[in-house]
Amino acid sequence: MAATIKSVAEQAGVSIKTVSRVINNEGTVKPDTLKRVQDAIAALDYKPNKAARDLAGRENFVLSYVYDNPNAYYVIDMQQGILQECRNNGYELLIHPCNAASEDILTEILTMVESARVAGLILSPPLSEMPEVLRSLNDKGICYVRILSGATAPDTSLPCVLINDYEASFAITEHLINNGHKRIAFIAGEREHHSTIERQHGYQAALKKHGIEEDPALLIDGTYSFGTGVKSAESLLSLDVPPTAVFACNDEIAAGMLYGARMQGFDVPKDLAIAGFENSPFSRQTFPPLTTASQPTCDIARAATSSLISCLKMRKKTGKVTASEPVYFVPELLIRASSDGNK
Amino acid sequence: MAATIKSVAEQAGVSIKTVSRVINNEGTVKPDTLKRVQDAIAALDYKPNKAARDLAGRENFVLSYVYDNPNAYYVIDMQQGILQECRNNGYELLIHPCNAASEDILTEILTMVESARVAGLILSPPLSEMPEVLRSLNDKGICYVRILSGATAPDTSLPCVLINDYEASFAITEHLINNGHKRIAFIAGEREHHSTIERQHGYQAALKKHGIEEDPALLIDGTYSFGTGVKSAESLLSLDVPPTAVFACNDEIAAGMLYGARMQGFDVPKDLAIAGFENSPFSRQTFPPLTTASQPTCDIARAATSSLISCLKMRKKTGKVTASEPVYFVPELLIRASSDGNK
DNA sequence: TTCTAATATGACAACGCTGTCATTTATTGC
DNA sequence: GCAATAAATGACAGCGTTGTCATATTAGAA
Repeated sequence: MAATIKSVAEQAGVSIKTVSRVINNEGTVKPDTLKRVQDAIAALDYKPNKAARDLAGRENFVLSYVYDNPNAYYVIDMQQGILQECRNNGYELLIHPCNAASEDILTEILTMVESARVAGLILSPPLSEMPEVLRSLNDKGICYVRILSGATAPDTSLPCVLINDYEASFAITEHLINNGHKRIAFIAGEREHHSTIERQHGYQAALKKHGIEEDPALLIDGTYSFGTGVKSAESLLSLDVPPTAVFACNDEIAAGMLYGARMQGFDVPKDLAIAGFENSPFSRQTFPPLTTASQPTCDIARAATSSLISCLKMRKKTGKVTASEPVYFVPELLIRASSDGNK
Repeated sequence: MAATIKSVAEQAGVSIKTVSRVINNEGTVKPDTLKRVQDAIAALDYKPNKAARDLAGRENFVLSYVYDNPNAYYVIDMQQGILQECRNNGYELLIHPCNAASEDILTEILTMVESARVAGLILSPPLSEMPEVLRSLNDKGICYVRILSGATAPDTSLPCVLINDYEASFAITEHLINNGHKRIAFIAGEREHHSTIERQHGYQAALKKHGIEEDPALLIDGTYSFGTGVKSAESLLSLDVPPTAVFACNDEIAAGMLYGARMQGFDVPKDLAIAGFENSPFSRQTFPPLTTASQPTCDIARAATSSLISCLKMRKKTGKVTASEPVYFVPELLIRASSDGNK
């Protein structure tokens, strides 16, 4: 028979309410009593019953990770990071993959939040960048943390994790320039992802800094997919003056580019240097391995979850959602053989 | 204000217990009453409160997917399939990645099940093949469904989904033989995974059928990893009489093999044919794309979840865990350019 | 010391459902 | 048509917490 709050109360010689205060860290318990209760909890190996807490309290100890991301590695890393923080704080995780382009995405999310009485949401792009989603969550008073591409937070009223794609892209582009490249193509992902814009700006800024003029022919629109890479290879490599280097918005595109280049008999990196973004596991496994920028996805997820939980605690205590410091990450340049024959 | 069982009862002019009977499908409600209640539920858009059900009932409407699998694509597909069934049946999903080799994996799982009062577990290899895990779940009376490699169920007392790796491997090997290969290497994954054994048996049976003698030098032990593929390429291709074809236990190994072969200047498929297993997304994205066997992971997950849920319902009704029919899947051969120059 | 204000603790009713058991209503057999 | 039985429904107590409000204790000021 599992221990309940009642048995702990008896063991410690206090009322159940005091035990409740201890487990909820309300801080209004005398050190002496606190210790007795903590000892009792330890002695009985007591774990609060989540269903009862959820029922009695206003909201459940459940967070939800809502995402629309085809990148399995990214999602798995996110989940892992979120789970670590959840376990540390007695929360459960509800995963909710969805289709951001769907018409009733809003209803879907709200229904999920209400029916599971989710305490807070973790949003990664592109959902974290959809104004109508954010607005309607605000209206309903639902707490969330967003993971965003950018250097500064759009607002600080809610927790937020920022990935500085601009700087990392600048570094990648500069690396290519330093290796002697002047004709560097850029293959963009979906423009709905803010990261695409940021990465492109970083690319353009690096060109500018080194006095290289942009050639519109070297700027390709696409999606974050292998297919885009393959297609771009066809168009770019058949130009009169093809690029000598390509910076793809992510590793999938870069892998496709590599595939396409190989199909057309180009040698990478001798005839063409390629760089990707994200440090997906397969970026190490292509031939040659891809130069890329590493995002510590798991750490990002933990940081996001942790600030969401702090925010929830604050709100419970003060009744208000207080501004919290955004967390910043800058992806790190990883030079591999696809852009550097010596590697 | 969300509707509760009470408001539904009022609206329908019955007691809350009768509403409870309806939502739980207890089947002892007159058709006429049933309809009134259903109408009331629809009219009020009533959704049962999970926390309350969980607290009042014996176990929670929560399933847990416990896994130790480094393959992100596999995990994501599994999650998706499980989630679909969960949503259809009012269950939630708790994901629980873990380390099967860890010493206290058993305690970890049992703690999780108890603290979240999980109703049932979904187990994929290698956890589904660990006798001590299964035994201790049986002892505790915890319901689970296992996804297994094999042609027949080890027992039918609990739900089970079977993947016929043997037959699929037989087909792959036969395909290589039909393409004129006689020296076909086999690279094994971890022997803890039953799938490894099954795949090897399929390989051996095909050789035997076609009167090809096995060469122990062509049988390599390894892990389900890219690294194993790379290493195997080194050892296999430096043999006095190297193989002309390789059947790798999964796509990761096959991709590594491909990488290694390329490093040593071998052309695939001209000098060496390669086949993998699993139809991972990247098996289409290597150059050349990999011949493989496709497992409908998402469907497998749905079938598993669905039979677990039936089993749980049965148990609730009859108090007994009744035998349920195993579900069978045979992975399908996908011929691509890595084993066939014409593709 | 005495009174007031702050701090610490407790009693008890919710929360929304399910299980148990009593009660009402329908069905069967004679 | 009547008891005996089966089927349908209801009343009510829990499930293990938290929130509210009352009470007891302590500290600080006069």
